[in-house]
Amino acid sequence: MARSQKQKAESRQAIVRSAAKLFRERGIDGVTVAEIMEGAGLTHGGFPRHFSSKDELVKEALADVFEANARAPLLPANDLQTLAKAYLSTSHRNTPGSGCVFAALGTEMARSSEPTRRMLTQAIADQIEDFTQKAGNDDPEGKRIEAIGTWATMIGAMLLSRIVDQPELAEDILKSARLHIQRCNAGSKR
Amino acid sequence: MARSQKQKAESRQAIVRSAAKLFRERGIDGVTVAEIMEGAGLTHGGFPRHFSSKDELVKEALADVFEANARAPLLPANDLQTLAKAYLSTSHRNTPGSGCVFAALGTEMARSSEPTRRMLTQAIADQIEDFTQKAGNDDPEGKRIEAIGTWATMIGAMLLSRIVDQPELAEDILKSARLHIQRCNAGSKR
DNA sequence: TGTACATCAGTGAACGCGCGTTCACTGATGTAC
DNA sequence: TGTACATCAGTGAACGCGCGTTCACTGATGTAC
Repeated sequence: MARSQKQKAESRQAIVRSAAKLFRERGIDGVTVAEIMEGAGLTHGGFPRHFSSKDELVKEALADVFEANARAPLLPANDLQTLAKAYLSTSHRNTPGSGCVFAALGTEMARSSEPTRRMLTQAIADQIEDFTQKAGNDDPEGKRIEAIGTWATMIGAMLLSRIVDQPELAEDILKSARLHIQRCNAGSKR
Repeated sequence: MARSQKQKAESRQAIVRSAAKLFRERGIDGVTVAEIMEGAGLTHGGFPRHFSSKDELVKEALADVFEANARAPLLPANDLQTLAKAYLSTSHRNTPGSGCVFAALGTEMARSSEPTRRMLTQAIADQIEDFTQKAGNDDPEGKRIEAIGTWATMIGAMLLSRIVDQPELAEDILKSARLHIQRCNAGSKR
């Protein structure tokens, strides 16, 4: 049952993708290695041929989400306003498995292993850079503040919205955050 | 070794407090019942005299944080601006165990049991109400949007800041969020 | 006030399940000759 | 082009540790008489 090198690479990719989806849906501790492997169409025994530990997979899975998003952005938009609006949608709220990793795993990330946090720090720095370029503000410093502030609002609102059990309130939170971001931006531009 | 009813109530309170602190520091799955009991000065065997399961304790511990905060607010302030500034501090970033539960456990909360989420939904609704009253905006709808938007920014920024490994970037995120909130509010008022 | 007794908070040992990890085995891959 | 053989991806069983939970036991509490 051995496979070619190409097939091994495909298996690895499938494991990483399965993990990234399941982690976001159920949390890192809420998913077993066996479930991840099953999601990749394999059995759990093959796991150590690809990763030395579950912790290593966590890092690889999160890193893959950033890489995939860099290649083909989930929310393609040139300005932060449009992007924030798309992010703060009901469909995003309902599909954490393919959505923002920070809104899905943020508080667990803050307690992750040292190598994982180092990778995440770089990803956050890169994301801030990207958002800064997409900000509507005029001066460079204002752009960065707008980027960070808007991003934080997006993540925080999605997080709260997902905790909430009542659809109406969940919806209200997303809507209010959208309006808030819109007003902030209108105010910060002259 | 039996104790009086008063002592039992004190034990229960100690367990709840220990749990609330440890959960925020290390995550719900990152803390064992034995550790919580030890933190309360007891051994793990006494646990079922107070709670039927760890899950029940999770709910009670989180609820206690809200109750305690309602009695004696951690960040006493009458306006949202002052409150946000105090929230987005380095000391808060460094002491999750006594800080905001949403920034510490938010993504885990979104996957918690049904009774816990119902309780959290009410707590979120109450918090929005409170913040709405403290908002600086003029019209009622504007107040609510400001309350939700600002709160989301606070939580999101604290979350990102805690993931980040580099003190400078972590600090920059908090500072930028403070400035962002300040600017948003200045712009949204007449 | 005193005495007998039921209650039950708390202890520490034990249970048992789940999950990450390990391992002997298989058979296709692909290299060496 | 064929053939022999080492490699190793993947399988499925097993291991072993950790943790939530259970339980027999203890002795102080506090009630009943």
